[in-house]
Formats: sequence, C-alpha cells, structure tokens
Amino acid sequence: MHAVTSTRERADWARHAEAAISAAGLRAGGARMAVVDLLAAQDCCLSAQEVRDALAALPGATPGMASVYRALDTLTGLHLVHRVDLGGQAAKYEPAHPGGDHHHHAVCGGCGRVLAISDDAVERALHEMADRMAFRVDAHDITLHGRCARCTAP
Amino acid sequence: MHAVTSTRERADWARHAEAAISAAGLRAGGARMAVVDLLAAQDCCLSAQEVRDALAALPGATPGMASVYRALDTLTGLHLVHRVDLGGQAAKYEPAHPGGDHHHHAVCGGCGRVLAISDDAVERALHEMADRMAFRVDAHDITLHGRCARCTAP
DNA sequence: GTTCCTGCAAAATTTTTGCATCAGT
DNA sequence: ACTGATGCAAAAATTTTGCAGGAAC
Repeated sequence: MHAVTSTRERADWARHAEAAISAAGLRAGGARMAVVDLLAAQDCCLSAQEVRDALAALPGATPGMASVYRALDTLTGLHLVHRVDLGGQAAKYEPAHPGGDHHHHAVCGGCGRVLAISDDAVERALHEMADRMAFRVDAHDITLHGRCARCTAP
Repeated sequence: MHAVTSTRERADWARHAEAAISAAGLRAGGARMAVVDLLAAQDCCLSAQEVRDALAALPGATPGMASVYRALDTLTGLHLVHRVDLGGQAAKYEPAHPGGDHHHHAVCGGCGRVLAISDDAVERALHEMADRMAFRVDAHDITLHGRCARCTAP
C-alpha cells in the first residue's frame, strides 16, 4: 500500500518534464532544470524552502528563492508538479507521475513525517462520486492526520 | 448530496463550543466568543481575514487580527473548529460539528467558490483503508479541484 | 540577436509573538 | 484580586513582483 516510485519512473519523469517544458516553448534554464532534477530524486513532497536548501547542498550555483518559486509555479502550470497543502504553513510540491503513482498523504502529528498512501477502493469511490456531481473534477487531494505507527505510544 | 447545516445544528454548535471552552478552564472573552458566534452562522469555511472582516461589519468592537488567530488556534486545539487548507494562500476555518455534517470541499478554479460535498461510499472506503493502515487516523480532508457547473462553459 | 530566465532586492501576504492593559471568573 | 484574554505593534515566515543582467535557442 506504500506508493513506491521506482528509479525508472523517476528518470522517466525527469525526461518527460524536460520534453514538456520544451514542447511548451519554454527554455531549459539552470534553476528550472535544477528543480526538475531535484524533484525527480524525491520520494515525498518538499516545500520551496526544502527544495532551495537541498539545491544549496549540491555542488554548483544555488538558485534564488524567487527562481525556485517560479520554477515550481511553471511546473505546476504544466501539470508536471503537484502542489500539496498539508496543513503546515508552507505548501509542498512533488512530481506528478503521468501514469501510475497516484497517491495521497498521511501527516503524523507526532514526528511530522509525511507518508505516501494509496488505495484503489477509495479512488474508485471518489471517481464514482465525481461522476454523480455537478462539478467537473480535475484533481483531488486526500490528507490524513493522525499518528504513525512509531508515534503511537501505548 | 449538498451537506446542509441546519439552524438548529448551528445553535447547538455554538452552545457546545461555549461549554467546551468553559470545561477547558478557558474564559469567554469578547473576541473569542465573537469568533464562535460568527463561525456558528457560517455555511462554508472562512479565512482569518474573512472572519475579521465579517466581525468588523457587525456592530460592536472589532477584534484585532491577533485575537482572531488566537481564537481560531484555541478552537482548533479543542477540536471545535476544523482548519482547512484548500490550496489558496490563507488557511480557512469552519465549525466542526460533533455528530453529523462531516463534509469535504470542492474548489472551483473558475469562480473560486467552495462547495461542500459529502459521500457515504467515499467515507466508508476511507475508513476501511484507515483500518488496514499502520497509522492511527484522527482526521481526514478531501479537496476536489475543478470547475463548478456554472463555470463549465460549453 | 532576440527573448526568456535568473538573481537580487523590495514588497505584499499571512501568521506569530511581546508586552502593557483590560476583562472574566 | 487573580489570571487569562485582548489589542497594538513589531517580527517572522511565506510568496510575489520589478528590474537589470545573463543565458538559451
């Protein structure tokens, strides 16, 4: 039930993102590609600040926060990145894998960790609900709040 | 399927909130109670700024933003209020009705309106998933993004 | 060479905190 | 009266914007 993203999928996403950026008539700038490459290597979602910090830890020039935000905005606009609001102050971002790896998030109130979750039955019920609604559903997010196994003390 | 909150439920919530505040050893201060009364009258969620603006439009003293935030924090801590992050910049808040009126949100990308939604099948699937998980689920949020009927132009 | 991208700095937004004063119990 | 709540102001945190210079195509 843990949504796992394979190394293959990650590389695929980075290539897909690069192609989509190019197809949109946009350029492969340094900061933008650094963000793509960093996100491609992630399992879970990152905040803009976390993206910047991670890039700062890497060799090479560190992009400014503004460029990180602009890159994330652009990628979100191209549906290459999914923006996630988990209740903290800062929004988080993660790669949107075209085919599989559709997942949601469980936030532990104890340690703050974010777990990826996925469940076919829930997705099915959600889609059936969407079909019955007078609302065209483009995307959906589910966030669970609670305690992870490690933080559930007896 | 529209989650409707009756006048009765609203009054109940305000009374319940007042009792819970008192039971927690907290006081019925002016700003705090103004926020409770305002939220009790709402159908949908409001941001802190919207709460403050609505209170400013009412006769009587207008509480400061800090007091609004503190009231909302306190109420959220007592599980009287539910904090909702719908993807905008500001968090929103709505009364947490003890028994019924468990609902989620659909955000229209066209007009920005927020619709309340609820679906038993989805809730059931979600609870079944929670039972299978190594994670104690205390609360969950579902947010749909898309277009409302009015904004789906042909 | 043209146009977009980037970085810095400044600003706008949202939320939190310190402290003196006021109000509820 | 005692203690917690409030308001103001300042600060912190997050995100956006303007503009000059640099990079991609």
